[in-house]
Amino acid sequence: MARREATRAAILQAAWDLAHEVGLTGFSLRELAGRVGMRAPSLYEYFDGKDAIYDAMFAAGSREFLAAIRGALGGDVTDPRSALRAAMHAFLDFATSDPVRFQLLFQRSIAGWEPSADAYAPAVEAYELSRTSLAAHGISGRRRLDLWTALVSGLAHQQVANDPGGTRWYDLVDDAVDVFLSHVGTTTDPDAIRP
Amino acid sequence: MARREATRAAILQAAWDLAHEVGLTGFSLRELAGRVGMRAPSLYEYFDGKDAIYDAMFAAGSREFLAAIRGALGGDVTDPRSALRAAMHAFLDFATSDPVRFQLLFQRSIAGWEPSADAYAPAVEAYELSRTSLAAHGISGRRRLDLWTALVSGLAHQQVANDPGGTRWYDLVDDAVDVFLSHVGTTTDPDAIRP
DNA sequence: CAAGGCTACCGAACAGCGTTCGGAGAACCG
DNA sequence: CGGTTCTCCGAACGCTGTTCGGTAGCCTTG
Repeated sequence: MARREATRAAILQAAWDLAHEVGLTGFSLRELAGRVGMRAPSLYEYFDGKDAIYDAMFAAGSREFLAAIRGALGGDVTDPRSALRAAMHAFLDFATSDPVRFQLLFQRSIAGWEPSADAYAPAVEAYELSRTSLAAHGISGRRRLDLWTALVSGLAHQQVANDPGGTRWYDLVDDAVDVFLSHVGTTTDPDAIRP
Repeated sequence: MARREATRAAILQAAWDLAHEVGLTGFSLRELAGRVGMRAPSLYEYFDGKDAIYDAMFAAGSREFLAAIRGALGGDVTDPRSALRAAMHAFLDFATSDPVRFQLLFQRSIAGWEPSADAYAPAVEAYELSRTSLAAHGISGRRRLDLWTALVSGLAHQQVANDPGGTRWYDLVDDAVDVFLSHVGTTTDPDAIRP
């Protein structure tokens, strides 16, 4: 029923709160249960275990990521430079606005755990969305896309890891897009970086 | 004495072996002790605890990283393009040749743990070395350096995470250097990306 | 050689972890 | 009302990192 779903949501919210306070792997199920007025074993009525809770958190973050990318690419910008800037800004905004969520989604930081295919699906869709959007602006080919993902994830990773709360790498986004665009250019050769 | 230092080294080697087999956080002290013919409490004669073992592993990896960077930058190449390619190749070689070590050094993947200043020092020295080397080739200024580190770490991160054992991002190194160099150029303005 | 100190090692135990099991009580449905 | 289902929990299991107390053996010193 709705009752059950509401309890699941409450548990997930408490898990996010705890993750922000003490880190993704820093809280125990007894602690989490306490936040929602339960004992640890009762959580197993709603999730198969701690990994399943991480999976549900990942699924939620993954959907939020897809929404963020969708929002950034949804505008009717015709010029490639603006589109790429919007995409990169969206990614870094997403990363910096919740570093814990970024850590869960993009760094393999929970030992021995990996997300289920279902939880991962929205992230895959976001990647496909970016791919088609770049292609629409004349940027295609695996090598170009790989260089793009490396640049975006590199900026985000450095920002989150080495200047949390700041804008040191965030401020490089526009320049990074210029660097990328001017040299990569637009071509139909799928295996080239330079036109 | 030497006896004590040899046992410490044996424990560290066993720790690396286990980390490669079951992951950085996937082994217990009882398991580790068994590898060197001891019980868990005896390890405390040589290390203050599991965190101290991670710290010693980090220190070793950090020294290896400094050696790798030193080796790449030590040659007497005069042309900036070759120097940057050598540096980036060295970083990706270092990352892919031992992903577990890369994970320990460059991803905050052990919950609630961070390296001591002593263990970190060689990595700082490696960064400084890169900085002066780039400056010697006319590339200076924080923004340019930050873009460089983002590019290097982005390629390495993507390679290790999404194509372990392959060369998908590794093969982009030469192009990435070209992309970086052609647009960043060489200037003395410390706050510009483009000359 | 003998005595004492120091090093290396370990058994037992502690608190905490994720997880399982069996049962108690409440809620729902015929 | 009777019976089923759902929700919750106490107790316990095996595991973890870590601490403590004690016991051998080695090394140095008188």
